[in-house]
Amino acid sequence: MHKIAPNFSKKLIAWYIQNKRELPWRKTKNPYHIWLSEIILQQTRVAQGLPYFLKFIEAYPQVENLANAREDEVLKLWQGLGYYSRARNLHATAKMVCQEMNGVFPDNYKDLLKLKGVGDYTASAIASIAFNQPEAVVDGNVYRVLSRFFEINTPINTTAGQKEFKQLAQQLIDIDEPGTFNQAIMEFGARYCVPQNPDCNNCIFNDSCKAFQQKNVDHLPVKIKAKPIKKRFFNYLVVLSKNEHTMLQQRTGKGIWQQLYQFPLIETSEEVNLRSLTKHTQFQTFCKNLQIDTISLFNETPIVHKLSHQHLSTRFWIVETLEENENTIPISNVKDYAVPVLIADFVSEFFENY
DNA sequence: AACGCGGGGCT
DNA sequence: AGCCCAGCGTT
Repeated sequence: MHKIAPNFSKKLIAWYIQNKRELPWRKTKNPYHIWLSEIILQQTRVAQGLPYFLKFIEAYPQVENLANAREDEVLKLWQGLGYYSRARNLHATAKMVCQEMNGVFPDNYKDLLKLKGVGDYTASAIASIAFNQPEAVVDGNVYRVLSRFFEINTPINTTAGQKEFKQLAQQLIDIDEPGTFNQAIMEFGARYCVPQNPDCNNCIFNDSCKAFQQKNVDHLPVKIKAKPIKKRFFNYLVVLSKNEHTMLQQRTGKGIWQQLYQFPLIETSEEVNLRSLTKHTQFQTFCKNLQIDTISLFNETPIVHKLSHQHLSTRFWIVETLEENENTIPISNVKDYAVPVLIADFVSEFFENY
């Protein structure tokens, strides 16, 4: 299908040896550490994930320590990293490995793929890096490097694209050092063959990169357009009851921030003032058992919290009550709960003295 | 096959 | 404002 440049893999690995970053998970073959790093790095830059990797290794030196932790504690440690299903699957897999596999990780692609939170990419990464298996990884970097070098216009976010690139990567992999090859192609994509304004004139492949020769680098890889971003309107009720207590609720069910905590939320279809807020059924239900003293608006200008797929226009309403209420916690304990960054930012500003 | 899921950095 | 990031699970 594609004509393989004979020296592609060797050149890539040579570049990697010279240019790779020293990262903690590159100094070990411990499958637990490799697995942890790969879960953290899913859709996450090294710079953002690195401190979390260090925190987790310190808190849970062995997979048994992670398996024995409470889920709330794991989520708290994951706070701020996003895609929180990763943390729940991480915890579930640690338990499974300890309870059903005697604490030993699977050592091959097929069995690794059975673990929760481990898909094609991660199974290939662990198999190749920790166990030297010739399983090619295809992540965002690999799509970019290969689509450019071979000038492949197949959209990468289609089944056909995934299949084509996986097959090509599998043909290119250096079977003598598959883990090194996989890390090399990803590192090259992350550090040199970058999405915008790559330095093609000085690239080691500028004599063989088809997209460079055709002046088509800026149009690759091809990706099908994403859906437009949805706008939502959040009104958080920050209860202040006697003795410096407040109220948190855990998010359940589908949607964003599963299992994380937040203040009681009234979602509206548009921005609302106090009058319309108090007319909402949800609001009235919530206030039924509360003796409310005053309600004041913390931020007139909504805080717009941006997620990949939705923008949350948010206002915080301060609700002071006249008594001690049920289901409240000391404000000084709020810091122990896993909360979305949107809530964490508000808490650190509003409750800074607690 | 399409969709939902975070937060941050860079242009 | 838009794009991307060592993707995965669900529908």
